Amino acid sequence: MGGDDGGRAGTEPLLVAHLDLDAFFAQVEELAKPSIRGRPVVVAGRGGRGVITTANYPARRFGVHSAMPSWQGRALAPGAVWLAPRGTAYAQHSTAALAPVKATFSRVEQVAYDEVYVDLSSARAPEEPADLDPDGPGKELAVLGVDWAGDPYAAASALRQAVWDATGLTASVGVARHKLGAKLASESAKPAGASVLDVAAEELLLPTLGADALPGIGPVSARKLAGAGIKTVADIRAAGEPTVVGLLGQAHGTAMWDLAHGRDARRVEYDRERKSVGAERTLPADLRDLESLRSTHAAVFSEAHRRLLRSGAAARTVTVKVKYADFTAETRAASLASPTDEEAPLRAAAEHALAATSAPGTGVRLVGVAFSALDTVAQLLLALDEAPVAELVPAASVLQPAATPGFHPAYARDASTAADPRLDAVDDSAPLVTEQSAPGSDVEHPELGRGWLVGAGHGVASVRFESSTTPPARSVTVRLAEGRLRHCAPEPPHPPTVPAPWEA
DNA sequence: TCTGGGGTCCTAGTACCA
DNA sequence: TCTGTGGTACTAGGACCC
Repeated sequence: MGGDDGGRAGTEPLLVAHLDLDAFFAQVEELAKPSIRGRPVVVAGRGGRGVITTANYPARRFGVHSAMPSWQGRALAPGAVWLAPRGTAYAQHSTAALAPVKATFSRVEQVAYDEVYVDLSSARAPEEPADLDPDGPGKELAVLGVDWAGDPYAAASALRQAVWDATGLTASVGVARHKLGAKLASESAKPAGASVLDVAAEELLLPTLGADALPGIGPVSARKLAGAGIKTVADIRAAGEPTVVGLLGQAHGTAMWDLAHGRDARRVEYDRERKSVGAERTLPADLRDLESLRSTHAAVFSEAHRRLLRSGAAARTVTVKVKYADFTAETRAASLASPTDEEAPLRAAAEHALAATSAPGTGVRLVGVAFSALDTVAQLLLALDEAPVAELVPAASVLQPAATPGFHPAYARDASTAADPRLDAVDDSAPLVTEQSAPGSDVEHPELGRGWLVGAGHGVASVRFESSTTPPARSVTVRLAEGRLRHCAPEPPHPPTVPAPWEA
């Protein structure tokens, strides 16, 4: 395999790149907060039932990793900096980091806020720039100034450099003949590396990997395979296709058999449409009475419906999910005769579906509402003759842009969906900081300037007044009763002032 | 102290219809 | 009228991904 030092041979065209922003949320936090740079940083949901979203590399050395329950992570790394997620900041940095990539290539599949696949055969001509925000950071990078066509390593390096130049974020980029290879290459390059995996290197690497390195082998499939003594990709090959299919089922088994042999027919899907939208909430304590259940359900429905309107879609099916104290889950769906984005019929369907569950039963820990069988409002309007738009749909559903295909929904919170200023401090009314405000929040003081909240309690807030371009600051104590410390919008991304790690 | 949230895809069972 | 069959739509559950 080729690392930073080369590896460019191969017999098949190496035309798929995988770009992954390293420990993305934590990196954004370290950019914005000079005093925490280099320290173990963990971004995690709040409350006793939260899990870790991202841990930076120093934190990972303590054994902390994403998806781990927060309480467990705190036990492993008590000295780490613990921050609540700032969805708006991540959305802005993702957009800025990927703008030059999308400006340079027309076929870019966004898998998550921090991850894209790029079809390198889709480079735009210089006279055919992407339709970008004219003030966007990618404008001057409409075509990366690199002759990459015969050199996949040059392409990987140029993508990595473009992300850095736009935001100061490091990404790892891998190039191979298909998605599986590209992903393996970028993983091997982490952090901040560029790598090419040609066919020969791929054939050497694949058999040595654990079976769960294949996309599609999660904990359950891995257990099934391990039960038959299959632990590595080499074991899968040795077991034979009938055995793998017998363990994993026809479709899944065949797909994993092919991947284990380096056959990956998945395309870079740059034009996927969203198929569902919803919201769910894990409760701080289990609900046992019907009244609380109904009010929680109503609130979750409202959040899901807001997202439906923002997506510009109409839905025909409403699914209610209830997870019980013992972690079993029930889903119930109700469908309407035709898609709509109107609240009343959708809410009635959701209430009907809720009533069909066994909740509250022994106690409910999670309530979710999702809309599916989506249709865009624009298509809906065409079907509804020539009735005036204003009579049919709320203004918001017309004015909001459609959701980005492939955008990772977990991170898709922005100012307009931030019901809780403790999570996203971008509200126009600039709410005051309280003892409930989340650590890591962006705050502003009329004399002391912009900073971030270290913590709040006992009537005071501890704040570091620093930003991405200032030196590290000591924490300052501010009395909350003064009413002068307010939440504010996150600092927008901007080009770095220091050279990239690979340039130093 | 107890395991998130927002999605996609697949499978199996069932209902309905021609 | 009853039964069987195949296709389609819908529902519920589960695995997986980031």
